Amino acid sequence: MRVFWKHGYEGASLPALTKAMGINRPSMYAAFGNKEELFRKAVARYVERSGAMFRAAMAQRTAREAIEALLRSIVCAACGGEGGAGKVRGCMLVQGALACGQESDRVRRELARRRCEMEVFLRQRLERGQAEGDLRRDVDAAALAKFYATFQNGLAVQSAGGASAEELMKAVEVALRAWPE
Amino acid sequence: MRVFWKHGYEGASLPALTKAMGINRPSMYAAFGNKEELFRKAVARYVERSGAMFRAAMAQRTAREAIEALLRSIVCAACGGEGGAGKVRGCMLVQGALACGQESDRVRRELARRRCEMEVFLRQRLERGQAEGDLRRDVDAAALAKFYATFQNGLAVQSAGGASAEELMKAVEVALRAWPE
DNA sequence: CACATTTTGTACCGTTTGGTACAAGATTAC
DNA sequence: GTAATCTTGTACCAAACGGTACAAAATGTG
Repeated sequence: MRVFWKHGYEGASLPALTKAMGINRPSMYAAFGNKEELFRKAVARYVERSGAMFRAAMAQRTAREAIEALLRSIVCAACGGEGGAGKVRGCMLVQGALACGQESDRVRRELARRRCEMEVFLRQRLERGQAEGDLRRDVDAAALAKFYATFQNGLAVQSAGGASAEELMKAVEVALRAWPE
Repeated sequence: MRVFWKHGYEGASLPALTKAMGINRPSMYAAFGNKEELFRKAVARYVERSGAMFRAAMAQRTAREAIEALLRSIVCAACGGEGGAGKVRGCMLVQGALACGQESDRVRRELARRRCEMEVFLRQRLERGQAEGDLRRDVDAAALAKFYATFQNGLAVQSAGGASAEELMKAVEVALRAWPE
């Protein structure tokens, strides 16, 4: 997962993957079928793990607090923290296969679908906020979700490019000023 | 340029590149040296062209109008418009080489540098706004620039993933609400 | 027209890619 | 303890990768 995360689907070579897994090639093929299937498994694990952080953020009392918690924990996870050797910057769903050769197009679309899925969860949390009265009902929840999802994607690009947690945290504070009311 | 833009540095194969250029491999090597050099030339042309749009936006009267014009034209260019066959979605500086094999690391860093450069231009425009009095002097221009640069990167990811111009335009309107005062 | 120069096309180079065949080694069952 | 099963390691496959040597063709120059 970490190798795919760091180098993307195409940039991760079989030797690098098998070395990181501590097994050799035939074992990997016996266990996963092929590289694409292995990648899907890695993505599933990534989503599962970051999903824990995501749900923790969404569990905040208000929609606004949920968004704030989400953005802050993303910055923390994507480019801050203790930063050991195994730490990978950025978001796997973004840098896994943004642009690639046409033979990897299925993977690219799959990642786009999962990003879209995340945005749906975001919108649903906003709508819940509207239902619970902590977010005005006349705001366009879809537009607001699209905005924060877009900003979130931008954070992934920024941290992949080496931005520091401090400066991104300031950008998050600006982003929170776009909150209605 | 379009082939690199669409498939990224590693995803663009020599046959695809030479076919698009209408020349064969030895001619390409005679003219550009190697693939990396060709990519740098393509990036330079891309920056030059989109730089025209960028400067046009920055020439608006106030800093706020400049940012608004920039974001709107980015949405227009990245995923809207007439959309012919040759139209490529997203931003080359983002999807050119976000994550890749370590043999392309120089290219990746080069793109990160150019994205950073764009952010610097943005910040300078904001500071000019402060000097000219259309942006409050107590706002953190660096943080504001980082925010809009991040959002801009997010737009690239969104449009690469297939988002429509309409929904992104709504997200832009939300982003503009983060403007101080 | 003949010569020198440059551009083009074909064929190749070594390397690396994702993916397998197959036999040796370890493990389990009886 | 022996036989059957499963896992592992080595070696290999065809294809595609980026990059080049070299000769044919086209061009320019006297």
